[in-house]
Amino acid sequence: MQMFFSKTCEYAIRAVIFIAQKSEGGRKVGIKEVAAGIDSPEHFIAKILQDLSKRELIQSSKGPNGGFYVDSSARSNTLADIVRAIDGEKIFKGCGLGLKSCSETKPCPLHNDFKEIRNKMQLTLQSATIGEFNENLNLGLSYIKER
Amino acid sequence: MQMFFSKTCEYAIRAVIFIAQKSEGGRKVGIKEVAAGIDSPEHFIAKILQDLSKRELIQSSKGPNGGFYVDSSARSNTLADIVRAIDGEKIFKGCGLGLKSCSETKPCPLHNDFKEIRNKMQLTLQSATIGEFNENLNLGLSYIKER
DNA sequence: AGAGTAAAAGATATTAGGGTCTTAATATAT
DNA sequence: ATATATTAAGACCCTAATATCTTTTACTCT
Repeated sequence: MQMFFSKTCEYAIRAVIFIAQKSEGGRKVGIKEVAAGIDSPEHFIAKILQDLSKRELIQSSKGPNGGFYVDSSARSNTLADIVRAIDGEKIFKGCGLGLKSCSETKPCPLHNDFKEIRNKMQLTLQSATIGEFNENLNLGLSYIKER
Repeated sequence: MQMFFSKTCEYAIRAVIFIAQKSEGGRKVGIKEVAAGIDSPEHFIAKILQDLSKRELIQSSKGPNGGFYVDSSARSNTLADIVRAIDGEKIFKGCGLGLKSCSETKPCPLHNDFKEIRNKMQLTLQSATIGEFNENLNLGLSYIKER
């Protein structure tokens, strides 16, 4: 059920971080490896990667020795870019109580509290670039896999 | 699509606040009035109110002059109680990247940032009691209706 | 006691998200 | 050029969330 991001978006974030890490040395990563590396259904992540590659958040090449990778310019994308691509602006913009007309001049009862939360969220996602996660992963200080 | 709470939970929060406000003087509020007052589908909110009343977050009585109301003890429930009743603990507990094994000792790359966000969320919901919203609503300083 | 009113309960539809599978397209190596 | 590896694309299915409708139960007033 409910969480900050959709399941699709969760997988997308994990996958991009994973691919960025693995492709750092120039090699490419296959779908099977991604699925295994982040514990996701293979066909489902394939779908998501297609989408991410169309939006140029990751790169891909077909054929033997093909696979997915993250080039150096894409490494400077932030997590916010991924979330925006998959889940849209809602997490940054929408009213916590689902009111379309909620605004500064016509706030819902939680408007101000949620503004803070959203700002913190935005700051977090905006300031974390894809490239930055590699080191902690390599050092085993953080994880993107269940087991 | 994605937001902090499920649609059901959004309606639930708005409805409880609405009923608390309207029933402050002791009168009871019918389903139709609730639906109109918070812009929700009538039959859907009926379902949700049933549930809330079973969980004693609101009270109800049948028959003529019946309806829903919030008694004084229920007024001291917090928004967190409503969210917990409808959406469960996920918003307070779950990992932002959907990892079941995410923890202090095996954190996902966003673990610490999300901990802050969740804490702020919990604090917000925990410290706001149902009864507290009436005044701002009455003064027209906040709104729970679209139009 | 009976009529009428209102919520409770439950059965049924609709939609969107999540997930799977199959076929097509493309690049590479030989 | 052909075979093969690999992603791209799209059709399809399942489940849970969302929403609606109908029937039952309970209460109140006369």
